[in-house]
Amino acid sequence: MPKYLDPVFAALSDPTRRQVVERLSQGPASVSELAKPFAMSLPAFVQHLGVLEDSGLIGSRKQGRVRTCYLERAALDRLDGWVAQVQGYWETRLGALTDYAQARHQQNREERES
Amino acid sequence: MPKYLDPVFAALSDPTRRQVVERLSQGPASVSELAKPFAMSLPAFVQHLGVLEDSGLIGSRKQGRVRTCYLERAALDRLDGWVAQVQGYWETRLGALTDYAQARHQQNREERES
DNA sequence: TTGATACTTAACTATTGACCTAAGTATCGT
DNA sequence: ACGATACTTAGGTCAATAGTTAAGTATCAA
Repeated sequence: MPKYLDPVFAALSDPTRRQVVERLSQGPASVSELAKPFAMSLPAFVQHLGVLEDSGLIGSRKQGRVRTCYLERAALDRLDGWVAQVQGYWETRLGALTDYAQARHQQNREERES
Repeated sequence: MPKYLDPVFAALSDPTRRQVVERLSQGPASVSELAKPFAMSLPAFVQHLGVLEDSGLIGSRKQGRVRTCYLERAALDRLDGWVAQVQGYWETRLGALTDYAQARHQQNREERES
């Protein structure tokens, strides 16, 4: 049971933070740019960014007085991996894949024999 | 921004609850069966089940004195939908698909012309 | 160099979440 | 009918989260 998923799920349990992730999936943005849609105080908002960054879902770099945030795809991939696992994703997809591979194998043999 | 995801992510931010979901992905189980791997008190554990059920991730039915819990796949699918969206899933997968289709198309033309 | 911009830090409050123990209810097996 | 089983309800503790205001620092633009 991979424990690193704790902060990822916790981070995404908040609508503000999910909206930030959705926004960042379109490309990087500055802190104030990200904060604009929200009514809360800036410190409160920055705390949300902190939660997201601690979880590994986003990263950030500061140039001059501007901090630019970006999505960290790797974290999202790990999340997707867990969901796929409990969905029985690999069972069905790999099942389909091996079915396909076996059909190909069979087909090749028939072609050789004909 | 679908708000029903709040309780889903919140529910999965706890390792106990994720383990329960993992267990239930193998098939239904009773409360005490689910509780067995955990050190905590039964009331505490049942609270976790309550969180999962409120989130829609699991369902349960009581027959006699036994409550049986099962995974609610629909909730998991909605979760996966959100993740896929911010991953740019459709962009990349559909992109790959059209690439493939175009390659096929090209290949077919070459075969006809040879 | 001065004022505005873009955060950052600090300190505090209110709510929620995760656990506990203790006691209660409903069902099943004998 | 009676004891054991499988939860359920009630009530309380403690730490963590989400928000606030106020004040500070660092950069850019004129």
